Amino acid sequence: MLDENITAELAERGIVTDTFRRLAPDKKELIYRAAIGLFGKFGYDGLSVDQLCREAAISKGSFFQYFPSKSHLLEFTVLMFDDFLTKWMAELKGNETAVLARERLLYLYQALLVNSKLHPDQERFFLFVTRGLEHAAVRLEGIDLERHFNEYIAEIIKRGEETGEIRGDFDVELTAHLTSLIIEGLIRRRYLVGRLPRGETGEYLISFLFDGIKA
Amino acid sequence: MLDENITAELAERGIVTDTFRRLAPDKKELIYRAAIGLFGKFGYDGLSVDQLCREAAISKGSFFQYFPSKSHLLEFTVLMFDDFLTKWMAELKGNETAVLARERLLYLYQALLVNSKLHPDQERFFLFVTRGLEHAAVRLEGIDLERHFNEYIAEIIKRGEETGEIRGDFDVELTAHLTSLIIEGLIRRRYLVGRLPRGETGEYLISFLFDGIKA
DNA sequence: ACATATTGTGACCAAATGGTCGTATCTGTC
DNA sequence: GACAGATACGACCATTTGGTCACAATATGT
Repeated sequence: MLDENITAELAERGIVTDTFRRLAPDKKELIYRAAIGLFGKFGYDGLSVDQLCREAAISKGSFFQYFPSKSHLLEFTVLMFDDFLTKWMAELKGNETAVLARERLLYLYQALLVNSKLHPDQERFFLFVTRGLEHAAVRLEGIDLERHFNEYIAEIIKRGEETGEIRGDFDVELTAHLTSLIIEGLIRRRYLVGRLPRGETGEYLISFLFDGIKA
Repeated sequence: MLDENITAELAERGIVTDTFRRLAPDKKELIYRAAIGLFGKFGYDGLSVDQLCREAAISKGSFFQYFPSKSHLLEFTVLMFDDFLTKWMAELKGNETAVLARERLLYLYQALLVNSKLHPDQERFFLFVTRGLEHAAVRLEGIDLERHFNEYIAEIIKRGEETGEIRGDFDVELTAHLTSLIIEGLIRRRYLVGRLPRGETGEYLISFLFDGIKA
């Protein structure tokens, strides 16, 4: 999961130090996992560096030899996760066999929510970055984790329009945005309530999206 | 806006002190407004009591004569806002003239997003409570600001089903939930981007919801 | 085996935090 | 205007915070 090339690039950009880059991969992985779990659970201000160090089994002195500051740890974690999402989406696209827009949406839904590769910690971290971070003391510019889903969905909608499956009088971007909102809402619902609505495979949701609620 | 009866009830429940209850209404209002604005902007952990006191023009000593703790201030603010939403929804229902589900949804959309009574600070506070609070150090049990919208929408959907305007094979609760998600997403979008998509009156959204995206 | 460079460590620091408390000021009553 | 009770105040406190630093441990090269 943890790619050495990325660590090198992040060191280049000053988000992590060179010392961190040289660190053993499993140690880096441990820190990354601890950060994902703890940021998601406690938020940015709610997580102290001491707590992170305890969880990742490193000393505070070491921490600041790896990261210039606490906010750099967050940036590191978000960028790593962003990269993970990029690869995941690419993999999904690669494995896609459906052709029709309706089936493609269903496939995506199932891949994201039914057979999801995401660990609960990752889901919670995703929600934290996309929503909770808005009300935290730190700001991360130019990062949009939702774009992975938005772009995928927008592509499906657009192609569906071209092939005549989907009405052409709709605003593609907004439609994709609204669809993403729904999927994100379902992620939250599963993480909060512990289960998907009606526990099924997505037929219902796609029905809602695709056929509308009109009689 | 600020109702004396509520202050009395909150004092009864120990959320604010008796001293606060006796305070001049405009002073209470000032504290409430400062809290709405600052919690929304900085989150729970990001806002210090000192900062709140500065904004509300009271001393720290006074603050702790009004509220048992910082978390009680949050609870006070949320409950006041909750009450505001209750009254607003009741007012909307009272003024409603539309009968058909489609028109009722459009009316609600316009009331919430086009002619909204909500101050930007209130919108941001709403988003903070419904999303950002999940990742803060403090927890508020049993409070669900979204229920106001959910219940209204659920009622529209349900009645629409009964009159045959809306397909009967849908899960009312989930449909209402998804509809709420979209509306909440639009609130966020307006507050972040500063405008509604396509800047129109909601016809497009209702179209999306009501007619579906199928060709 | 030694010298040197790199990495690990936790006591320590200044600043900020939520919360307290003794005192000053106000308000109403006589 | 004197008294008493309530209210306002900000210096103060213990704790926690992000971050530093001097030193210990370990790796590395020869």
